[in-house]
Amino acid sequence: MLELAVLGLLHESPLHGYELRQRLKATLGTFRAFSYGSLYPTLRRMRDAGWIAEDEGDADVVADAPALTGRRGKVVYKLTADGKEKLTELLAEAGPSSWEDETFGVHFAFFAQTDPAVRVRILEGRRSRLEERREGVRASLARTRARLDSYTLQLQEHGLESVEREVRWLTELIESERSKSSTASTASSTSSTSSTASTVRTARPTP
Amino acid sequence: MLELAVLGLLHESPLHGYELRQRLKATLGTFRAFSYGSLYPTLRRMRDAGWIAEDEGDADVVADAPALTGRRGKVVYKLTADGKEKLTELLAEAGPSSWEDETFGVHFAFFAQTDPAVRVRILEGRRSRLEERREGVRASLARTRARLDSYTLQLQEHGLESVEREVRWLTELIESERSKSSTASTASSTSSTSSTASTVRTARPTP
DNA sequence: GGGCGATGTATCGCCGCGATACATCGCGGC
DNA sequence: GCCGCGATGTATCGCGGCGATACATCGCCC
Repeated sequence: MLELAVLGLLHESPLHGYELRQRLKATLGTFRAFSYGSLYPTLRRMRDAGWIAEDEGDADVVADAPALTGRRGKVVYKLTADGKEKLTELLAEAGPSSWEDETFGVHFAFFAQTDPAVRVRILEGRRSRLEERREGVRASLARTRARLDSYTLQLQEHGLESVEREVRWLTELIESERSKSSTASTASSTSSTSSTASTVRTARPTP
Repeated sequence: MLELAVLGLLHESPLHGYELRQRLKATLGTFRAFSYGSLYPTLRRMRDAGWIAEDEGDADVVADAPALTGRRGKVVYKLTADGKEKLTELLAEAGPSSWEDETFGVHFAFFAQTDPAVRVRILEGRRSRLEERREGVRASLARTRARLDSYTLQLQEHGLESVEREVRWLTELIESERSKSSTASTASSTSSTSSTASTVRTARPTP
């Protein structure tokens, strides 16, 4: 979700649209692009929702050329109190949405601001989702292998290896997380965190 | 594009929506899902365009329960002559669209029906696109490495490795393609891995 | 004989994308 | 001395895919 990314970025410093997009590319890397066609409408939506506010910092520029038709000045956005709240809420979401393909990368990019227990749960959720997919592909492949032409087969196997690689990566990350929080290691099988005020809806939302 | 996938699948045998989706999953594997929310509207669109036709094969079922409100029978689709034409057209497309993330996998899945020369061009185009991306990420990473927290860094590096792995895979495929068509092939062996800039741009369809 | 999961068709609203348009600014070339 | 061009900057539009949802039938097992 773009909203989380914008919130996370603005939490560090106020930014305008263009800069926001550069940061987005730099932060998310290969995973998502987020074109302007998504950014600006989202910014508008978030402003209307009250999560961010426009910071008119360049009054001089406006005064500089007031008569120009539709002069569009640089618009700087910053987090509001509501936005900060929304950020913590989104950051704490460890549900199915946070371990989907499109969303996981964004969540992970802001792990530095995320509660350690939530981090582990997101990582584990993501991993088990990928493991499901892996098993599905393996089963399907075992069933239909003989009927597939060599290209389709190669595609499948390459995909399967990608998923396996991803699972390995996740496993490393989880172990690294665990060893970092080596203090008594509370059994995280049940919902335990309940970190901040906003209930956080930790456990599964009953799928 | 879903259209290509549907065309390619129907070229083998007539199918109805549900079955089509199963095949889609089996053929594309990890790469794309294509939900019903895409499938059915696309089927409609393609039928209206005249590429596919509905084949009412189950008249007995209709007779079986004709009075039921809005009885929805199984609708079998098959390729029309126009559809076959469109398929060959799409299969031959080796332009930028065919080496984009979302499209490449679909094209590749139907390589068995694709002209060998087109296969190589798609593979090379895909590779140079990924090489561009790789260089972009490397540059950005070199520039900002110090400012990134460990999670963002890990995300970037993992993404970078994924791209590198993908490039390696493509290179193997290209070599395999070349060796398959070992009949005095034109020596276009240059501009492979090192490629400072893409320069491929071969036979742009002038968009 | 009844429930449940697979089969089957269809729609809706949301979200992101690529293309496109338009405007300003700073820099280097000639 | 000025011109062009690429970077900076904001914004919109239509399209295509997704997840959720609804509704209906079929086959099988308990």
